[in-house]
Amino acid sequence: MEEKGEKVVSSAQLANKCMVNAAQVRKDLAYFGEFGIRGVGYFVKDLLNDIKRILGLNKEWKMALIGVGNLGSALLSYKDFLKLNYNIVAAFDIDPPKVIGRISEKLGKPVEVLHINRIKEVAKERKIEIGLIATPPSEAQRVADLLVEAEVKGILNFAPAQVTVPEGYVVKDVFFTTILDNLAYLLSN
Amino acid sequence: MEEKGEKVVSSAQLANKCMVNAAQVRKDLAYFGEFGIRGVGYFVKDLLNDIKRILGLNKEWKMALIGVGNLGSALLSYKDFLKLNYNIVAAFDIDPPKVIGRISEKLGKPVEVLHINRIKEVAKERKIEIGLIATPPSEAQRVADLLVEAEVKGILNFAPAQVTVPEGYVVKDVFFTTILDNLAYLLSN
DNA sequence: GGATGTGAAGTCGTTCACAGCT
DNA sequence: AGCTGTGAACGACTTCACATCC
Repeated sequence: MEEKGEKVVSSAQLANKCMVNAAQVRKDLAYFGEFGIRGVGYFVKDLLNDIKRILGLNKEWKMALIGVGNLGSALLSYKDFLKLNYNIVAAFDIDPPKVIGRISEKLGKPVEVLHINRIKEVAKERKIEIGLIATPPSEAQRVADLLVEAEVKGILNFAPAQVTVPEGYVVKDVFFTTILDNLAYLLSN
Repeated sequence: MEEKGEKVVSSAQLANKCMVNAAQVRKDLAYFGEFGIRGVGYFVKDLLNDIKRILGLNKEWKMALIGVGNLGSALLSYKDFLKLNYNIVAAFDIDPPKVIGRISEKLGKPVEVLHINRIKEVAKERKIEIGLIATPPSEAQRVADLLVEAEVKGILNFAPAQVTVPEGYVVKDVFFTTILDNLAYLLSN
């Protein structure tokens, strides 16, 4: 909406776009503060900034990728990260020489692929706060342990495996096969 | 648990593994029928079969991949699909010759990459029921329209774009940047 | 004895409806 | 005049607690 030059938006419009109830939009926003103007609506630009601040997107998040296979390569070349203030500043694999050729040919911005035993050292050095696990499932917990040891507080886990971390750390799973199962269920009815 | 040779499992054990309440497990399962034995629990093997049947996983789901870039290649080589009764039986791109070399070198089972204008024809021929959209976001809706035209009822959308389909069709999004935002929010507090 | 299946109770989230502002 | 912010009503989901059955 900002790109389209729209200045103001109402909760009803937002609700429409998000396929939810208008009161829901207002309640959710009001939870974090008063962002709207009664009788008018929300200023698009201000709201965008406020939401970004609420979500913690008003800073650059430095991320480490662990596992540079097919999925890892896809993540490395995912340009949209940059628009969203996320940045992969280090990549690790158990066999860096093997993968480095494979990705360097594809990428504009080359990210060196380091051996996983350097995670702790490099994570501290580059102030990495989020780790992306893109290894085979069998290695996911081991990698998570390394990230915890390196005090990387947030983990986005793409490996189809349960990963547990201590209090104070957060794991979010991206299990697209679960979503596929959901789709299959819906199609079966 | 089946692989470990465990014969019986209680709702309490399942709840523990899933980090939910035991009554929740029982209610959810009971919604679909009576699968347990009072005083005993659930037979692992039977429960697994029942759940698979409920989810619609007791058949092979034939899928089409549209967009063979980095992410598409990753999906093509995602071997775990096979274990889960999902199978990519066709891949499409706007420029097949360009991508075919890139993926054939990596894959055991080669899947030919066809031009997108053949979706309808091939989808019918191969009885494809699920489409995987792995194109740039700008093309997502266009591809969805093609899939609808080909009567592919289910869509798993990996492109960060809103996709709408008519009644009777289902779209499920895999927006991992949304999950990343969630992670960033949790880390900001 | 012990775990399931399930009404009843409790909790949480959503929606309504309108007072309060601009 | 119109839209937000919000208490109150509503509805849905979760948990409790126990009757039921193996």
